[in-house]
Amino acid sequence: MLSARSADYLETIYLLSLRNDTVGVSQVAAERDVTVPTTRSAIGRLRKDGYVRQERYGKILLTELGRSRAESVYRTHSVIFRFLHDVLGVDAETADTEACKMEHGLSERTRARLVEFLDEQSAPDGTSEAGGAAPASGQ
Amino acid sequence: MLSARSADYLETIYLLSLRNDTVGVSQVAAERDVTVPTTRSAIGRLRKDGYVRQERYGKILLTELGRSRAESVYRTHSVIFRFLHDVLGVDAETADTEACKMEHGLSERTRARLVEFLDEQSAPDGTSEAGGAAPASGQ
DNA sequence: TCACAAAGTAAGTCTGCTCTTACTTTAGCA
DNA sequence: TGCTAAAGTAAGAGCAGACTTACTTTGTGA
Repeated sequence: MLSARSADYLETIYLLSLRNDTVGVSQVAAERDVTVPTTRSAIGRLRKDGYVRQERYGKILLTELGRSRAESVYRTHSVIFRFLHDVLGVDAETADTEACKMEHGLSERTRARLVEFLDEQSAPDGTSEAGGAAPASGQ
Repeated sequence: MLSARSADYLETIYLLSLRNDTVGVSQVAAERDVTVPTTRSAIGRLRKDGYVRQERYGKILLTELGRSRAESVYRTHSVIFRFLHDVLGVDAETADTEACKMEHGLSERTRARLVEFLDEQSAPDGTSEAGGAAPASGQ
């Protein structure tokens, strides 16, 4: 199983891969504000579990499993962010930080309920939209 | 600083202390579904940081610091539970489990916002206050 | 083309949190 | 009063996730 920390690294790699063509160890380290060796061991665990691939001295690539897992984590992150920011009025930076800490505690089922709730809030008259990932903010 | 895990143990000790006059290591272990030695080392960390006191072969006692910290954690837990269960309609068991995982990610400030939100939800017409029916949250 | 900076790797340490196995103390009851 | 079961303690191991320090590889530009 993927630990919360490992999922954080995976999410970071995913977001970096959306705005860069390649992702390196030191990029991930910089983004997460940890050292390169720490990141390296995290990537080692992700590789062992089949979420990423990386050749010696090469770039980091998400596997299909890694990508879908990362998308799921990020989707949950986005939904919690929406709730904290749009509904509770928490400032964007705080909402992002707290969404990051909470995103691993929410099941897919509860996330779906939260999406429904948010859609009702923004369209109380019955018209709803499908909720999806909208990558934009860092984490 | 108190890790999320340590806070979980503290919360368990707090809740046990509400329904029993004394709290022992094995009670905590049973409640958290871990072994006694694991619990013992967790209590060792809490003791080192001044959250609990325990004499050799004695019962576990919360310090003032420990009690107030535990109350804060539990308050957050309860608020998240209320949202998941009462607003989203998540079943009680799932809501409790997920509140447990998310409770460490929410700041006191955001928790206060969530309390306000829930109070508005239960009294949407604005007539809530004055009568004094509002559950006065500590902070 | 080759020197050097940037990126990546290796080795070793520390803490937190989990376990098992084995020992000691406490407390209840026969 | 003494035995025994329950509770607590000790020692030792393993993994995750963080660090530092030191080494190797890659790639770029003078």
